[in-house]
Amino acid sequence: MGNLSRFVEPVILLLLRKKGKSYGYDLLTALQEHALTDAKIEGAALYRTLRQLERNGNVRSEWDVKHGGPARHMYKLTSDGGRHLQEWAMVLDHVSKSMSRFVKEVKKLENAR
Amino acid sequence: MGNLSRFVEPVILLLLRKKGKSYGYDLLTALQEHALTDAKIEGAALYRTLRQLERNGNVRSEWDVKHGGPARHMYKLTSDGGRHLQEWAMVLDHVSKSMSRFVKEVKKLENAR
DNA sequence: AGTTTATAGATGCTCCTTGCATCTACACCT
DNA sequence: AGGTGTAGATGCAAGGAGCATCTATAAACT
Repeated sequence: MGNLSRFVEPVILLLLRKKGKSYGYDLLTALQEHALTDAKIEGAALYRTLRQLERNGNVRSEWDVKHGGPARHMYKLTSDGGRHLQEWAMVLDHVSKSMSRFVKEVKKLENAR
Repeated sequence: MGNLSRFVEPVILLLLRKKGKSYGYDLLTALQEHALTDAKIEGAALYRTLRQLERNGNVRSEWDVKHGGPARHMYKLTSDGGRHLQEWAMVLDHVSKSMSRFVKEVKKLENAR
């Protein structure tokens, strides 16, 4: 099967909206469940996406050291990020419907075969 | 907005199933309408995808010179290609539903805001 | 006859993304 | 002291995508 886009970015935005704030290692496990495809999410992809989202002003981060273990890079949505999530929802709504039509058409052709 | 995958491959497979056979230049216009996203499809991407599909045994081609103008590379689905289309339909059905859930959740969070 | 336009397929080059491996570092347990 | 789990990050090679460009045929126009 071909390489589907994993849509990591919008799922991160959604998880941050739901959780309020979170960090990479925590998001990594949550991503696997909320992912739009069943492909595994690379750690590298996640950390890069987070930093890219921060460069673009969609999230803001600070270090959290108040706990055992290595420091956590805590991220939360900015207002720009919230708007970005809304845009993603519109795009994915459109794509979802297109895919649904695609599937219906394949089934129709299959039945008429 | 980020670069969405264009899902060129499954749409080509579907168009070939519907049309029986076709060629690149013809598919290029049909693709823009049947595309799963609103991003424009590159000619280069199309021709490369067609040749890749042939390398993988999903389509077969022959030259068609019985008409005015330059020769056309006529493609049609193989039985492997038909199965590949069914697989794509299953994958896209799953992705479509995941996206739909995503959109619902964003709307729910938006309303609760 | 020569030029332009539309059709048709293909590829070179460069940039960007991705996948995989690897690295550093902290804390806890044995 | 060494192993394990947590946490973040990057180097490098391979692959994908975008843009421009190239060849070629035929019809239409001048």
